[in-house]
Amino acid sequence: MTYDPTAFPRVAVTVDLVVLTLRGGALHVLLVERGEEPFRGRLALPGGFVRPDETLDDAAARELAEETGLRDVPGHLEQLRSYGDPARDPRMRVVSVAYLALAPDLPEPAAGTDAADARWVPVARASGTALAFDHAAILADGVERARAKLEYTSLATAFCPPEFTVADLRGVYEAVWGTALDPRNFHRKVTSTPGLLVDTGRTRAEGRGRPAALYRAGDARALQPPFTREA
Amino acid sequence: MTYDPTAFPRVAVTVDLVVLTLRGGALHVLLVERGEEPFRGRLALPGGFVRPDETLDDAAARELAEETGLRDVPGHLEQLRSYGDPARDPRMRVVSVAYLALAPDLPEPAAGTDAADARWVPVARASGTALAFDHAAILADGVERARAKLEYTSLATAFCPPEFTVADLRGVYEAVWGTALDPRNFHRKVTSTPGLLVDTGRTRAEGRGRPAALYRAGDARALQPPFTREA
DNA sequence: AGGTTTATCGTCGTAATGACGAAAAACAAC
DNA sequence: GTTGTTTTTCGTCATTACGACGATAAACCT
Repeated sequence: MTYDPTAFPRVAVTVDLVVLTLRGGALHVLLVERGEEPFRGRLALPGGFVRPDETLDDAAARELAEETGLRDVPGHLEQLRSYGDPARDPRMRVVSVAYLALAPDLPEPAAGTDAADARWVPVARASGTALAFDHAAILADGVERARAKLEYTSLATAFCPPEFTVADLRGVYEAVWGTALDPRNFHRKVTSTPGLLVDTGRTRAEGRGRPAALYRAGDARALQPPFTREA
Repeated sequence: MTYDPTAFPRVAVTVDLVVLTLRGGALHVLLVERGEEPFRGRLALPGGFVRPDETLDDAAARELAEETGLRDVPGHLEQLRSYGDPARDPRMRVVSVAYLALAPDLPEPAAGTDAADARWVPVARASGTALAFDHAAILADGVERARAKLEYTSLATAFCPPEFTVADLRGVYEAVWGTALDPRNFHRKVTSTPGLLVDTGRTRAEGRGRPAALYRAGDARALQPPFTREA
């Protein structure tokens, strides 16, 4: 424990982002195509170096804004975990602090911006693809974190626009978990959880069927008791 | 995303350990007294620099062995989260990857070893003390992680010796959560969870009262359904 | 007007829980 | 030894939450 930090070998620290969203009922992740070696042409998680005077959270938020091309990205951002295998980057020792972001359906990153090389890829396809570095493992950890957190938190609302229906929320669970849920039991569960949903009083007609009530996300952050994803 | 890692400002990466154990029915944390500036004389979490050729997990395991003075530390070790505020270490930019360790009652670190300055401190007392750096926040996060994980995993067995009684296990929950649990309902819950406990067939007399059956930890890692800590 | 689709409300049996009674198996005291 | 005390372990009971469905409501389509 007797050490001088300035005398020790230093490493580069990056943030990598697992940005998840729902597009057309399927879970998607934001990936970029690498333009240089190593892993040129391979898909990778967006990310970048932590600047000298910013916190890890700030670095993650900055990268998220840069890669999506949006100034303020709605949804949720939290630290996932860190990855520091000495061989994970062939150039040098790089420790990456991964973040998990959940966002409502965002527009395709516009060409001509910093995010021009970023695109949404279905998680089902990305998981079968060889990603750069150890990003496949990071992606898997991020998806698993999202799945687990839906069980006991109100995080599913982070995938939804400001106003949404119970069916929208159910679609989040079905897409992230990959299972079908009973609409009646789901409706009972979410509407009976105090503080989870706030009724706006208005309804939305989706085309066919009875119009659904529109809700806003409430204050509740924890689901008590939790959902269970194995029936 | 266009970057050369060797051109970017580098930072030092450390691992810090939140080592929790039960001593005399109370939750304790392993702390060291700092011998140099900054924070000389202040209590701190044990930790140290990540060496060039070891993984983060390896660094944490190495530090754990060094600070406890034990070659193979029983229990559980997992990554907690990373802390990287630019001002958290006044000397330079240091990103710390914190780990959480749960161990059965370990001996007091022996004098004359590398771990001579380490000691067990009750968490209740340590939480009220000013620790070095941002270690108070890391400790709080570690304790909260332990509390949460007792709810839905079999992690409580990591605090127990290889063979233990139901009362021992209940003592873990009561110490970590700080609440009293009904012995009868607790007994029903843990013995009815498949794979959690393996009956050794033997019993242990603790002095007074009926001898308790001795169990070993089973294969089950998840508690389904989970415990709830608010009655 | 009738059929289809989706949202919402109810019902029913089962599993899990909290509160608590009671028996079992040891030791301490007299 | 007998009685009390302590701790473990087994049971009971009411309440709650949940899964599987049936039924109704409110829109659109033809």
